[in-house]
Amino acid sequence: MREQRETLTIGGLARAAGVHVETIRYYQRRGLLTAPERPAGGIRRYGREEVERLGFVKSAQRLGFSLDEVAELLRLDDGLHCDEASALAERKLGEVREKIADLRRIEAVLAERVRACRAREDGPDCPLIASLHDGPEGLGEA
Amino acid sequence: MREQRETLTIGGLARAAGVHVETIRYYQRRGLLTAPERPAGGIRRYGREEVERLGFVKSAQRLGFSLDEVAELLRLDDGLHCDEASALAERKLGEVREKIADLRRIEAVLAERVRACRAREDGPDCPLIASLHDGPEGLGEA
DNA sequence: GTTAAGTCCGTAGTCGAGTACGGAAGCAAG
DNA sequence: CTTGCTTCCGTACTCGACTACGGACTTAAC
Repeated sequence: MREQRETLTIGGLARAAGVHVETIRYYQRRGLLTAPERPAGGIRRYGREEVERLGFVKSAQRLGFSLDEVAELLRLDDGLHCDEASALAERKLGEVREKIADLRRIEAVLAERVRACRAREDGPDCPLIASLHDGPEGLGEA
Repeated sequence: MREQRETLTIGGLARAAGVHVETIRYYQRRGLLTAPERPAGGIRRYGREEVERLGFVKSAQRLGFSLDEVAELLRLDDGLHCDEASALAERKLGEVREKIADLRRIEAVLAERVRACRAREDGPDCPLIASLHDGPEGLGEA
């Protein structure tokens, strides 16, 4: 199954995949990557397969999946579980949209405060600081 | 300077401000809140001032400021530092907008993948999983 | 007076995703 | 054969904002 070209040491694999050696070891401990057999007292060798797997992990991470979720996606990677995989993606999409909504509310309040600070003509109070003293006005969590 | 009505124990202060007792102690350790004198072997009492200060901290936190930044805002709370305070808010606004932009890129990619998964008519590959195998296509960090 | 609840204080643990450290052993070049 | 870079392995530390725990002590209620 494995290719002949298991040429990379862990350092080479790290360079090829653009991660740190310690990250690879960490993924092995987390079960995201299996460590190949170690030839009696020697050094492990890695190949194309591992480089690709690290690429998969990084791609999924960029989309906001946690390492536990990445592990789940890897488990579902057999062509038979598209429904489950895409359900996971839909959940994630929902979370991302919620975060965006939260940040937009924050953005609006912050932008308004900054505008008020710029507009103030040497009044005694700083509008930003004053608004922080005045309680949860503006960011309704409901 | 302090009002007479220092009636609250730390538990009462926690209830009044809507935080946990341990959070108050933590803020005291961090210097966000000063612990009042302890009457020889007795119990500290808190008043309106501390309730308000906790409100300030929570308001600032809701706007995305870290506790270090909240400490800075509290330091600037003397009416004389509106420029510095609003500069901090402007930096934060920039960060918030960057996060929104990142999340929107993620949202777009995720939405497209989910759509592809829904549209697939029992093809062999799951479009989501396949896209994760195919590298950083879509989310250009440049 | 006893019991329950609350306070004080210091230290340690949580979560996520790594990063760092230290010693032993392997491996290539000079 | 030594020097110097890796690898291997386990453990511990990082960051931010708490949360939990344990023991001594105080205060409130009955």
